[in-house]
Amino acid sequence: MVRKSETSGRLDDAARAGWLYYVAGRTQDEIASSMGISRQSAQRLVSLAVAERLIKVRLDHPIAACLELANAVRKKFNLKHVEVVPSDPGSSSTTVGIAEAAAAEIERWLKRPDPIVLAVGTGRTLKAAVDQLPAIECPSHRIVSLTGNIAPDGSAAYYNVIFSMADAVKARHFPMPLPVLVTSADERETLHGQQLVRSTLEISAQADVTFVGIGELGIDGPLCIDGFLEKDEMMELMRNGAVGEICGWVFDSEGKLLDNPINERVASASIPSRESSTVIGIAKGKRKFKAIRAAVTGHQINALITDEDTAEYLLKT
Amino acid sequence: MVRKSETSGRLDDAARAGWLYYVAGRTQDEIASSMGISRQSAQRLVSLAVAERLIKVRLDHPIAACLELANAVRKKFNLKHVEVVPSDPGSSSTTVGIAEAAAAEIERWLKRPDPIVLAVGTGRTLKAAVDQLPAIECPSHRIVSLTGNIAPDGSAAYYNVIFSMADAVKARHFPMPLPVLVTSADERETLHGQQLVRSTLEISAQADVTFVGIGELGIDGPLCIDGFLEKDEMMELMRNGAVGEICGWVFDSEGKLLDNPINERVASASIPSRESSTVIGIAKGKRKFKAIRAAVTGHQINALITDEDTAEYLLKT
DNA sequence: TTTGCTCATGGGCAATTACTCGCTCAAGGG
DNA sequence: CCCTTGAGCGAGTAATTGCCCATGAGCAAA
Repeated sequence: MVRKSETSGRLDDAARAGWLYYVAGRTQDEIASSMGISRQSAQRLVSLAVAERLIKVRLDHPIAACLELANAVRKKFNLKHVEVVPSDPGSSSTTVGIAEAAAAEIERWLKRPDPIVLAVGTGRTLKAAVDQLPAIECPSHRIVSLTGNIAPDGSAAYYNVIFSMADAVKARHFPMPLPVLVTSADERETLHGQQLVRSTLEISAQADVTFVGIGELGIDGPLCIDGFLEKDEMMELMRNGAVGEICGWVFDSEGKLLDNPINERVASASIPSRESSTVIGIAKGKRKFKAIRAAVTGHQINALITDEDTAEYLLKT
Repeated sequence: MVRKSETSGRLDDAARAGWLYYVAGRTQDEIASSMGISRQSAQRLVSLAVAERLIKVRLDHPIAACLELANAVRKKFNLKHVEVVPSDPGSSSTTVGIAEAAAAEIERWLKRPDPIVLAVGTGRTLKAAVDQLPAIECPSHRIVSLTGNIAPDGSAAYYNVIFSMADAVKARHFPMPLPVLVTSADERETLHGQQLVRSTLEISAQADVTFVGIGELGIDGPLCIDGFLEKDEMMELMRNGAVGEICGWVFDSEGKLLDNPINERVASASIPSRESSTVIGIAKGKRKFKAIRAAVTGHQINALITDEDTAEYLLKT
């Protein structure tokens, strides 16, 4: 029998090395000799385990400062739930930290015994969070995407996170077989009338909990970067007072959805009720400050996962 | 900012440092400068966070459970090495899984550059393991059989694995040109006095590593099935408290070798030292539970390759 | 068969981290 | 008031780790 370097076996080895390193606390030299490989190979396995996200690190301590900030933000904006993670001063990443926290929150919901409907939006931050999810089986839950999965050029939209989610979570998934933006309100009506789309929309309206990213506007914001809007459309939107978007729904600094041609072309489902369900926004970072403030002010979301800097901004202004 | 040395504040700092280090992936230098402390202090905070178990590491791979079990078994019975493979619930085979794992372990030993003596026992599980071996050349190693290769009817004993091993591994092999059981202690003395046998016995005593199967007793255990013992001899043994055997050496539930006529007739070499060498037992399965527990309890072996179910049994009882 | 590509490997080295040591300081008991 | 104690600190040093590179095996296309 040949037992060559099959990929699966390699992942097993990576898991073993990662376990010995992080859980058992052995040095790479010890791991190497106990697995009969060189130290360098052991090091590679350990970093492979990290790269493949087999290793999950979480911090089990309520940092006082973060808790206070979270509480203050929750009260000020009358939110159901706020989570604040430490800021990383040296990093401009919009995902580090809150992705892990969001993954933990998603996991908490998915571990509930009673069946729930979990809705997801789109965006880089949310995708980073979903990528942190461990494998979970929860066949009684349903997971539904609020946004379409077809990019402007017709390809599958990369930041549609429901497929990443399906990789990790064993549950029924309902993607939205639509473009993100359509060409007119009429076309949206037509598409939303299709049976398949209708049923997905109905499920999304029943969501018990929703996770969404919050996008800033601007010519280097996600809507432009990903090619959903042209530069001049974006400028026009901003002239009209738009400061942010959730699932493509554009809102002004008060958090009110704008009554304009772009929002009429958004094919996403409506954001589920903030009265009867939990809608959790996941966002941090200076560029998103205004968008986040608008979203919580206008109750486009009723829960927030963010970082210290953002929380402080929300309290100061 | 006030940063007194209140214990709680210190833990908060530890949490923050640990978060920056493990979650955000900053170096201790960066953490130090961003928290306004020296690098050494940052290091102390990080290790404090670990010591206080603020940092939880989780490995998201099925192998994690096996490694946890292995570690627990290793500690409980003070063994040198334990390997646990996933149980296959649908199979009653006593070889699936552990044969591959054992083969990998044998391979690791054979790939060592310095010359070793590798001893093998007998049994179906061990044979299955050896059949998994790839072709290896290791002319500087020596491989020695602990058990005789002549079956009660005079034929070559089928489960004497050294010949299977010789098919795959290019090394010097030393079979034991003896029956497995002889008719009396005197005959054993005579046979063991022969030059050829003597030298093989001497080599076996120098074994660096030994692989043995663990046999359960009973009228459908290997000793009876293969015709080494009659049914009534077996019943007598079991009345005397015997629960298992390794290379024919019968032991009780404490793992103590029995002082009885059967053990006096065993022509196998003694099991090599568990003080100065590694003796790895390979066994799993419900029928062998008691035999395996006895073997590890009485240190007839100091290493074990088994499966999850068996490991759980060993921990529970 | 040759050629070119990919990938795992181990050596070497620089960066990073862990540990030891001697010192300071504050608290508290005699 | 002094001494002990214990925590914390910084310096220095040893250990560990991350990364680059040359090498060679495996493999597919030419």
